[in-house]
This record gives sequence, C-alpha cells and structure tokens, in this order.
Amino acid sequence: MEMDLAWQELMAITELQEFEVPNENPFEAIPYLSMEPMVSQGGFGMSQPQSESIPATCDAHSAGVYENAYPEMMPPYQRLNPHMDMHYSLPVSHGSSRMLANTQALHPPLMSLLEHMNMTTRSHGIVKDSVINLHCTGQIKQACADDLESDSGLSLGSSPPLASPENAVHGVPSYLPADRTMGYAESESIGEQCRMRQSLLGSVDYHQSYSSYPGTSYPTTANMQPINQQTYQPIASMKQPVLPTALHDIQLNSAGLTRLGSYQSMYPKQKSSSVPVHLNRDERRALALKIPFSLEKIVNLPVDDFSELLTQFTLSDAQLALVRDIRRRGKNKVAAQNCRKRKLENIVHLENELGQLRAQREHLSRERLEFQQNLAIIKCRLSDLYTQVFSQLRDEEGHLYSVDEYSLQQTNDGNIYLVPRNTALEGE
DNA sequence: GGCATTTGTCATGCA
DNA sequence: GCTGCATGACAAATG
Repeated sequence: MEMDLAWQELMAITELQEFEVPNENPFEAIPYLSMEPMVSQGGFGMSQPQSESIPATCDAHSAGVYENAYPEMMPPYQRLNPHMDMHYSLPVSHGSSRMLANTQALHPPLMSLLEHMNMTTRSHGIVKDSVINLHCTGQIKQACADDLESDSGLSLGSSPPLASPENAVHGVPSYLPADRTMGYAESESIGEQCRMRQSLLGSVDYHQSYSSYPGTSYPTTANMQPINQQTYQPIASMKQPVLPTALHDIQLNSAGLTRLGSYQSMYPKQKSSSVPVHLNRDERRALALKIPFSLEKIVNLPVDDFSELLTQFTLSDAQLALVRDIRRRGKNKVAAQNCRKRKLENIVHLENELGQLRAQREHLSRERLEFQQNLAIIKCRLSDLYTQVFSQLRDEEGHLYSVDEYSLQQTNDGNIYLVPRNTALEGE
C-alpha cells in the first residue's frame, strides 16, 4: 500500500521532472503555464492551502521560506480577485481602451482641478475696470493710446497688413469722443462708423438677440445698477434702440456679468479713478472701431449666425477685418485651452497607466519568486521520493537498485519504467 | 532680476 | 476656398 502511494506520487511528480528553474528572463511564460498541472496533481498551487507537510528530509531552509514567504507572495485581495486578469493581462496594445477606463477612474479632485484649469484667466476684471474707468476722465484715450504705443500682444505680422486691423487702429483717436467725460455708449458718431441697415434700424430687438443664444443672458439695467448705477443711468434712460457696441456688450453679456460679479467684491477697494483700463487688445480695438456687437458673439456664434449678424450692419473693411481676426483669435484661444487641457489629461492617464504597469511588474516578480520556491520544494520532494522508491526496489537477487545507476523514466503511455541511466526508452 | 508657469497668439496641417 | 479644430512654437504676462 505504501508502495502504491509512493508510485502514484512519483508518477505525478515525474511529470515535473522536466521542470527547470526559470531563467532570469522576467517575461518567460512557460513556467507560469506549467503551474496548472502542478496545482492539480501536486497540490502546490499558489491558491491552494498547503495540506501536506514538507518532508523532513527537505531542506529546512526551503521549507521555512515556503511557509513564511508564501502569505506574502499573493496578497489576499489578489488571490480572491477573480478579475485579476482583467487588470494584469491587458496587452499594451489595448492602451486606448485603458485610457478610456482611466479617464473614468480619475480621482475627482484631480479631474476637478483639470476642469477648473483655464477657467480663471487674467482677463477677469476686464470689465470691472472698463465699466468704471471708461467713464473716468481721460481714461479711454489713455487706454487706446496705450494700445497704439505698446506692442504687447500685437500681431507679429501674420495677418496681411490690409487684413489686420493694426493699421486701422492707428487712426483710432479720431473715433474717440472728443468729450472725455462722455460715456462711449453716449457717442452719437456711431452711425458714422457703422450704420445699421436702414431696414433694420429700430427693428432689431437686442434683448431677444442676446437671449436667443444659449449661454448668454441679457441682464436688465436693474441688475446692473448695483455695479455702478450712476454710470449706467444714461444707457438705461435711452428709450429708443441704442446701437449696442462691443463695450456695451461686454457689460451686458454673461461673461461680463461674471466679471462684474467679481468686481463687486473688489469695488470697495477702489480708492481712486486712476486705475488703468485693462481691456485686452481686441476689446480695445473693438471699442476703437466701434464694433456694434459683443466679442462673445463674434467668437461664439455659429458661422451662419455670424454671417447673418454681419449682414445686419454695414461695416467698414477695417471693422470686418477686425471682427474676423477677433473671431479667429477667440476660437483659437479656446482651442489652445482645450488642447492644453487634453495634454494634461493625457499626462495624468499615462501616469496612472504607469502606476498600473509598475504594480503588474511587482506582482509578476512576486509570482516568479513564489514559483521558484515551489519548484525548489518539488525538487526536494522528488529527491526524497526517489530515495524512497529506490529503497524498496530490489532485483531478482534482492539487491537494491542504485540511484546512480538507474533512473525512472515515463513513456508516452504514462507508465514509468526503471531503466539504466543513459538509456532512452523506446517511444521516448 | 531671474525663473517657471500660464496664457494668448500665430502658423500650419487636417477634415 | 472657407471654416473649424488641433497643435507646436513663440512671446508676453504672471507669480
């Protein structure tokens, strides 16, 4: 009986005779594939409990390593995770799908950070200053003169001289109100620079026009009054349709409201009227050329609506060039922001993927170490079984077979034969 | 004032 | 050909 058990175990373990200690190639796959029969027959699988005791004749060090190190080889969460392959077997070529998954797995604070990127721009406060200072003595002219003299943000010559409003702006001072104390909206020279078509005069409802586009709102003068009631009083008192201007729209559009909102908290800090105007270049140019609609509409309107908007006004070549430049720059600015946001998101995705790959490498390394330890134990058991089997095998004369002279070999039919060493069985 | 980062802009290519 | 979008490169603004 004992002999039969030894033979059965020997047959099972003999199948493992061909095992070699895995080479140092971390990507060697064969040993891992070979783990399967070892688990089913030898009972040394990674995820199976060690029910058999290590033979006393085995190296005590190996057994100690096996017992002590095994729990660390495969953390419980890894052993119990039936979808572990989903995490560790994805080839790199599936990066696209992983990227998508990573997108959804981003930490909320990080995503929030990304989403809020580019939301706070330096342009905040543009209107807050312009609302106040455009009505301050001398500020408009100073601002425009600043634009004319400073080349900060000026076109680098990419636009043709005729197409660029640069040249047109140089004639701006003549457009400015002679009376510095008069608000821009009060200027009566608008019609000289930009005349709405006669058929449209008085028929355009700017309230509807503004509110007809999503994301834009048309604030009433009532909710504008808290900002600077005195400043807006002349505009509010106008009873006939006032040709809106770029500056006017800046104050009225939603972006302007946001800026105004931010301004409200800063308003008490305004101590003097000498704060410089912080209109950006395009806003200053639009102001100078009296563009009759908002920069937001110039940039955000669909092309058809934008074209229709242009048909509603008679614009000079300089104005048209400026409007198209503003639209181009505005769209490109948004595109650049989106591009940078995507770039950062890609970096985050790649960092996450790198972390996963590192974890996978660590897991495989532990698995490989565990395999090597198991293999050493198996070899130890095999040696013991050899000794045990040979101790019970005797020839016809009752002599023991020498392990040095004979070996056990398994044929294709599954039988194990005792053959002299250096002898190959037929069918082997 | 030097430096790194952010932002706007231009040029270019693609759809 | 026009338009919008994406992106690298550059420069100015900003902290």
